[in-house]
Amino acid sequence: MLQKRYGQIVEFYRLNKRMPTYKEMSVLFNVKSKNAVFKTIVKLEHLGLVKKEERHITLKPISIKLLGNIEAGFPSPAEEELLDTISIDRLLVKNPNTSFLLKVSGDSMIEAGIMPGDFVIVDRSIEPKEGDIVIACVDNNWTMKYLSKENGSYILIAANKNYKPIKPKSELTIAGVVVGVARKYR
Amino acid sequence: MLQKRYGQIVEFYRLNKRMPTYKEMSVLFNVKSKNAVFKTIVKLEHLGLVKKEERHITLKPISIKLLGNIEAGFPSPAEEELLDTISIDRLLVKNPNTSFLLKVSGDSMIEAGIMPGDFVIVDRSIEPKEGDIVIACVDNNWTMKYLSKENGSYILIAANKNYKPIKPKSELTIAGVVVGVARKYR
DNA sequence: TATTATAGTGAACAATCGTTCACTGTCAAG
DNA sequence: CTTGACAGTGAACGATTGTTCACTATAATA
Repeated sequence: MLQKRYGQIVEFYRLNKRMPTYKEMSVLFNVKSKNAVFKTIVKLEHLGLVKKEERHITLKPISIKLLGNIEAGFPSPAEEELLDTISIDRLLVKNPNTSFLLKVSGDSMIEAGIMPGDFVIVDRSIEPKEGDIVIACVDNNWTMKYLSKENGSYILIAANKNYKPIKPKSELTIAGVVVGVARKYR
Repeated sequence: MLQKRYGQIVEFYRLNKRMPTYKEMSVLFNVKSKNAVFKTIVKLEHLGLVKKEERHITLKPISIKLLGNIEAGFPSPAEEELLDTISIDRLLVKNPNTSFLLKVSGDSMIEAGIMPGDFVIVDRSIEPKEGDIVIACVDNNWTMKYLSKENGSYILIAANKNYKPIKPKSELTIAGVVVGVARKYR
């Protein structure tokens, strides 16, 4: 019963991105008294599932048992990152208005870990610097490459030995800078 | 100024897993009146960064537009309006309650396009199959490897020529299946 | 049977919440 | 200079919040 109610709270939190009030919980739990909710919360607090400070209730981050036991070979910094990351969107996208998603089809950046089928997040509001991965148009062809410099002028370099560096003949249009990669398995 | 305050709110939310009250925001913003906060929130609401319903303030989720392939180039501003916006969270995370984020530190999966510093989304509710990338514990060491089979028993294979396949001596514990990868540049 | 712990009801409480009001100072446009 | 928009102050408002109290119903225990 307690587990079920905890699940209902978590679900509400994921849906609304905030904790339900006692009144809302009384609807969720199907009880008529706020005091019944109050006692439930006290129990959840004793179980360590919920934290209360100054009348503000928050969900305690579920400590992944996996992380506690980690020995050499696998990351420990993951713990804090895991707890603090509220959404992958916010992690990867800094400027939602000037960013968009693009699907990768070629293998020109494969040695940089960008595979065909991946999605790249492109931001066109930030200024391209040397070393950035950019979406550029050379001679009427759109490509994704590393931006580099040679003799003072920009060139595009693939992360794949089979591709040669591109020296733009006429002009080089840069549509945006790749700020993130997202890949989905299965 | 508005952007800065929005950032402060997001930061508070990330830290406390709840929205700050107006009083708390007045401390964050370094203003003395709750009304100044109120007006700020109204502005953020008009910008679409924040949502208010029944006196409950929440952060609006980030979503960005999804374009096609890179080679296809870019749509005109008119066409751009027709594109649908998606959330990377929903794209990568199918089961939010059984998934978690892990930060990669090793280079054992580098040929699969998973680099050190990347984040992997791990789902522990789905059944591992041959060919999946899994988080596994062999002989008290946690690793991320391809799951494969040899002579009817499971083995772990790295995506890096420098690592040899692992044949678990005792038992093989699989914590979850990698269902996605997220990488952040800059 | 008597007892005790448990979960829920319903009413009340002070504290805090978000909101509104009238007002002040500042800075740029007319 | 005058005007008007804008951001902030400080005080007040009712509504809602989490909490507490006394009490009831149920079930398990001795």
